Amino acid sequence: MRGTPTILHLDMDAFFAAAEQAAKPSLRGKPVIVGGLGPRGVVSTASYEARVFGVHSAMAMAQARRLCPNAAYLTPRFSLYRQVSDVVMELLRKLSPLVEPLSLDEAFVDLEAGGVEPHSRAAQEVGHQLRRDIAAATGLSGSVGLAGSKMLAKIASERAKPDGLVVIEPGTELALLGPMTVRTIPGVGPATAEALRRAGIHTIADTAEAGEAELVRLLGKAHGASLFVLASGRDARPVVAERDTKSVSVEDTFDEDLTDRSRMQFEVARLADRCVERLRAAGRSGRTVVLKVRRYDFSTLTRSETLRGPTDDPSVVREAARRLIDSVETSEGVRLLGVGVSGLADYTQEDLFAQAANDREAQEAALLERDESPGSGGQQGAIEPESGVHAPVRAPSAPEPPRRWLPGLDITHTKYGAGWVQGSGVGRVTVRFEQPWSPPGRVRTFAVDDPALEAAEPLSLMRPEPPPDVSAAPNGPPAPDPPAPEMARRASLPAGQPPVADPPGASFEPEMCPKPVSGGGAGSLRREVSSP
DNA sequence: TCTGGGGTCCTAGGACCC
DNA sequence: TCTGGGGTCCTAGGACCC
Repeated sequence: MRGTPTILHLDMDAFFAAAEQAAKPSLRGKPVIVGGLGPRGVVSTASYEARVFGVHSAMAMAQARRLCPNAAYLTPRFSLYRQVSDVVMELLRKLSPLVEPLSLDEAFVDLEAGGVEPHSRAAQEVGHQLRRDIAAATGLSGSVGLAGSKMLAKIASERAKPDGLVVIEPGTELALLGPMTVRTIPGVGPATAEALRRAGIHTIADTAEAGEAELVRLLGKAHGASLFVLASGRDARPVVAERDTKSVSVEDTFDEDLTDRSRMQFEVARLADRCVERLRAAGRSGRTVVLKVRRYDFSTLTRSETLRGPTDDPSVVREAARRLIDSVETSEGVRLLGVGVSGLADYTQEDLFAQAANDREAQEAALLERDESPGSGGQQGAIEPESGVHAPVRAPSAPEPPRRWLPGLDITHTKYGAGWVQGSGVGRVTVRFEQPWSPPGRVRTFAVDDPALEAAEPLSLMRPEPPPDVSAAPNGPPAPDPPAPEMARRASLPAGQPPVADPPGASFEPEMCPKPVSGGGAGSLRREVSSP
């Protein structure tokens, strides 16, 4: 806890949804919901226009569709979000060498370590400039919190949302925190809050008053002690730039529960391969293989096996995962399977058992080939957000699965150029042809197997630099300026902007959404510029 | 309408060793 | 022929975060 508000917390506003609105001009100012689109999907991010209808992160997608049936529902495009995140993090690193990313859209910055004058005024100046720089470089808005500790900076940025900056001046924090619910403190979730509530503890002031001994008794040693420190406003945790990864995992929830053992074994093998792919891409190896199983009733269990040494050999991880799934009772159905590796090592070690495992694997594969070709359900053959068209894992003789066009993903058309999938069904796919820097574009419909249509990578939000015009006469008129402000424009258009006419059947029409939840009007989204 | 996917940290019990 | 602690590793589960 320092005497000047020089710890900065940045939190991008409705990050995934805002990035989609920046990329898709026709969606600006409209409700946009990003998340899993399958029958068991949940909302990752809802734009502020969608939040008015009560939609929020982690909500079941089915419920979101009921609350706001005319929003645009999009599958996440992580490669785009990573691009934008890299730009933002680079701006943060210009402020200080001490930048601690918490996720793609959130980070702490230690301004003092970056040589910013240890005064509130100087810190605020940096914060305001940062928000301008982010808007100019990405077209998106981020909210900034400034305080003397990490916890307070995070609380400040939360209060700054959306599109604001809040300072908590050292000395004012106890009066500010006292009346707030204990849920405000990061790390206090539903279970902790309930345990505290039963003890009559509701506010942060109650928590500090309870004392460390009581909190430890209620919550355990580590949690109780750290909560006491935080509630008393004495958070001294430093901003830490480099934290290395401790585990890598992948998991899939299936559209319908799996009951077939050989199908489960097959899926576990695929997950193991994907997990090792990621492990290798990070240049790591790992010693403990973890299998995760979520059963039909949502109960979750894990089984793990620690190897003699770290490995990045897919056959070794596959074999361990296979042994683990074989040890689990699954007859009533499984909704999720996951494979992870922990106990990571930096180097890749030749594993003595890899070869033997490979040999056994080859024999087993030959046996399996005969009696367990994978079912056709699940995500096989899907066009995945990450990799474009990914190689389907199929028995050699299976027919080519139909292309799946997921709403939100990028395509190119040989004649019409770049666009995105707005929807598909009954053999048709609807595409909107527009780019981040274009005006809202028009919609066209094609057969799903139209050869002119191809999956594509996300376009950058910034218009690419035009190639230098070598033919321009020295005194000729300058080449037209690339509309830089245009592409860096805020994701939301001014209220008066006429929307482009939507063709019949367009998948969103905000005016048609049901009534907003009571008290949730756009006017309730407070924007604060600084603390009292 | 049920409830994603990627992580982190903590607890607790048993094995094993000294 | 009964009773020690402490330390470390492994396993399983749970809370929490975005």
